[in-house]
Amino acid sequence: MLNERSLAISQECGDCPIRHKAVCARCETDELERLEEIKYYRKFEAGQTVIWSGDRMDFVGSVVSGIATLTQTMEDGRTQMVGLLLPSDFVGRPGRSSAAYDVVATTDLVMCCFRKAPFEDMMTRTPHIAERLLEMTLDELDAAREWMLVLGRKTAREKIASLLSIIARRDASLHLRRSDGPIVFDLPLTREAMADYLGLTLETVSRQISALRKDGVIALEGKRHVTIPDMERLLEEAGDDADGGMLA
Amino acid sequence: MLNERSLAISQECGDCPIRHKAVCARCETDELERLEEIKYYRKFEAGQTVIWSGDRMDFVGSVVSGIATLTQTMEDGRTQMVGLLLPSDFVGRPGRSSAAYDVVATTDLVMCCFRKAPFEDMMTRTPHIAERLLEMTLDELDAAREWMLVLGRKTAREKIASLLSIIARRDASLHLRRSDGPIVFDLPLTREAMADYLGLTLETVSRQISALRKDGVIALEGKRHVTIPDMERLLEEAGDDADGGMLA
DNA sequence: CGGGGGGTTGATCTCCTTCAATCAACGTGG
DNA sequence: CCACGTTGATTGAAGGAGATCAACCCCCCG
Repeated sequence: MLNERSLAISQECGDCPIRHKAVCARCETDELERLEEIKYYRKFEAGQTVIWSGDRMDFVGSVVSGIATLTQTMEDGRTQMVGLLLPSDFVGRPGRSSAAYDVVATTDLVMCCFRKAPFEDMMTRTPHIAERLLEMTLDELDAAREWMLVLGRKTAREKIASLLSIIARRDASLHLRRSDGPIVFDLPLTREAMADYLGLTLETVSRQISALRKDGVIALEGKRHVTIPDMERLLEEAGDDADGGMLA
Repeated sequence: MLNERSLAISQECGDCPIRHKAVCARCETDELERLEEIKYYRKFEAGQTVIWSGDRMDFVGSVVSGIATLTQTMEDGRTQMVGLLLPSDFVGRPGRSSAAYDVVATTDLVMCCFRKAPFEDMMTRTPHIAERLLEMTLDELDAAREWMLVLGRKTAREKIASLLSIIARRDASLHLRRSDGPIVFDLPLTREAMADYLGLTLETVSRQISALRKDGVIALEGKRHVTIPDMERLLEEAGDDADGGMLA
């Protein structure tokens, strides 16, 4: 296991980049002060495992920066990614003592953690936290269900296009770009991780990405840097409504 | 659209079969009284659509009896079931005005409904409801993620075995049977509905069920009546941990 | 220079889909 | 009562999308 550097950083909640999107989004300043007392930061390096499925989990927390994956593994080694954790996403389940999934940092990762007991205690006394957590959980449930359609019914090409459009969309919302004009981003996942997300093999992922490139749906510089000249076109390839999908 | 008989039944919450599992599970008697004032029952016949994706949704509610499905459909007609609604399950999302999925009654169905505005209002003033809803939503999220593994990584045979074991397990918990001895139940879904749940074609479902029957993993009387002589065996076929799975 | 991680591409195989015929159960109207 | 259509299900034959096995490339790093 690699070296984990705790407490390498510390931050005022007021300056926090995920202040308005995480579980704490609705908290008033006094509530934030109490959270500030029990929070602590943890850093993980790319590739490091945050927690193993089945392990005792005595904390919950939010992704502050970086990307992590939630995966499930069968005894014979087949793995399926069941969630992609981006900044502001919440890790852990109040009321459960052991982790249900493997959590792995795919990039360098910073998390804002709370020990479980104090957090649960605070949740019962702070409706703003519970409200926000419910909202976030409902969003995740919607995302999981959208992904079930991808996994169950889409072709390999459509799966790739779906993944690219999800990444493109969240990237656009992060950088506040205009919606016309080409979209450019770096893939945060290896081909293998994409395969685990999409229920494919990495070879098929590679082939379909090449095919989309040949067909001009995307352009690549290097392996990871993607340009989407026409988002409409990509959405068509994904089999989605051209107008941008179901979650308005 | 078929005739929907509203108000055909009315019931005291105290006698309600889902009293201890639904959103209202944690409510005190006084809270229950207030819920009782705003609730109303709706009945649907087997095959009837409860709500269409995209439609305005001015109520939320719980399944009291019967079974409904949550499905997503692509423009070309491919459909994926994203949830199976059993008694006590919750339908609708507070804070959202239109339905995200098609909800269809697969058997005769009774729902306990609340108009959305009064319910949301009550939710903010009754932590017991919000707490329970969060817990139920987290459970659904776990179920959705478990299903992502099934859809993404399991073979057709494993998918069928997984579906059968899920139905068997919930049936066992409903009838409070001992866990040894054979398990017997009726399939609540057609072959086509199973296919939509599993991301398969109905022909493949039929073939794999026949194969499991030939191999003695299950026994069939008619098309729907299933006997599981050895649950351990079925779980092995599903590719699950023999000890009964991940959600302890 | 060797080695390893990440990625691409090719050849072959196989599991599942697709298309199609058939069947059993059921209801309906002549 | 029987012919007929319908709905749900089973089974067969053929084809294809993606998996599998394998070779090879590129780039970085020790």
